[in-house]
Amino acid sequence: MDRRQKKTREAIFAAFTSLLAEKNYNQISVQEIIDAANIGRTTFYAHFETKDYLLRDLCEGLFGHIIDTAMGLPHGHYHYSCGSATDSVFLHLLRHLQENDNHILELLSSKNNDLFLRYFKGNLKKLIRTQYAKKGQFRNSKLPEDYLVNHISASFVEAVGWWLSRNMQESPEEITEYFLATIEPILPSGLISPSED
Amino acid sequence: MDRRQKKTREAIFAAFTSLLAEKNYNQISVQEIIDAANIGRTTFYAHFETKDYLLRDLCEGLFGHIIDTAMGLPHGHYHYSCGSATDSVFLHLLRHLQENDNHILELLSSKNNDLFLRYFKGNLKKLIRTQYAKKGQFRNSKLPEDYLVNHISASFVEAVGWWLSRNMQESPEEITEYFLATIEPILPSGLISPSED
DNA sequence: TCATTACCAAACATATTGTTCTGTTTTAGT
DNA sequence: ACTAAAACAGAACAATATGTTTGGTAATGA
Repeated sequence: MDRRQKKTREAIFAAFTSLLAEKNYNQISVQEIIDAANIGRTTFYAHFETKDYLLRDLCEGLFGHIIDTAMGLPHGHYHYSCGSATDSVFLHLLRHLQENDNHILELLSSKNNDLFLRYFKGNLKKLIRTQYAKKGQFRNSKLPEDYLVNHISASFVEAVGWWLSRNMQESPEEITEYFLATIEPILPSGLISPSED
Repeated sequence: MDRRQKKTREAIFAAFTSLLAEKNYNQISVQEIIDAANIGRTTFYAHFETKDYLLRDLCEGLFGHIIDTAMGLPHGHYHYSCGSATDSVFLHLLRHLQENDNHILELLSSKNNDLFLRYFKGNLKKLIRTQYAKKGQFRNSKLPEDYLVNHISASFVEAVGWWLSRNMQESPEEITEYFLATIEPILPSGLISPSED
């Protein structure tokens, strides 16, 4: 890809991100983004059709990357371990968040972070589905699989949101334990979930 | 209160609600609301300082009413019953939603209903807190009370969202069972919770 | 009845939006 | 290094949205 494209694209993302840190999404105008990114008016609209698409692309890139990284992990290593959460893929996700690559924490800690947590949840569903559904962990449940996937995804996102609202006082390990404590009991075969090695 | 005030106020709410049924909140302009409500420009701004306040007031009224109604129910009757969900306050809430007073379903089924589910969750927390926390049901839990309240509230809202996304095929009883199946196991004293009569 | 209050219409300056134009700079390929 | 293609900037544009002011009308409640 053209260097210029990447450069302005990242300039827009950076400007957008920094603006989101100080004001609501609704209250940010395209003009402000243009000014903050220091680009031409035409250039912005050449990259993003609308402000909503900008948001979508930003979130897709950020969360997509995190989730894909987690999904690419060796399945034997990061599994749904019983009791102790030391090997959970969720712990990995929290640590990844804590490292704050791509300034993702600025977004998740912004005024109306529900916007981003929603995208987070969307991407997370893919992970949950492949992580558990394919292993047949949902098979014994009385609950519909889709309901469970949604519930687990939402619960994790809520855990992250709760963590952020308290300025991440707790350690990733603690949050993982809290989260697992809420979903482990509802997975019939959840308490065992052996790794296949 | 002046009849005229109430009249225009409801006209604005009605216009806003019907607009939300067809397009996103962000894409609705104040001008459209004014036109749809058939009121003067000055009148709108006399009632609501901004579009966000309009949304807030609308949600506050709707969800506040529903939650307050549920909280005003006789505590002995609607309690956290074990297993069967026939007396659960949550079942009452779902039935209330199904009746579709105040066109609340139009809002919850609109394009970006996350907006409303968020308000719903906010009001729901009050209910959860008084319903369980005051009975000491959280006392034995390893989880922080605030975490639990948030988790339960979010889980119920997610259950409602899931229900709506499937066009409410299931009965309120089924949804209540699904929901209770996810949160009952994590409440230490949850399985008993006797009514105090 | 009468003072109050809500309403409306019009106009206003200002800001935002999305597009179109022209011209410049940078890039990638040869 | 040369060139064609591209991405960029800047300005201008109409259309629309915002929030406020003014002056006048009509409904309300006491």
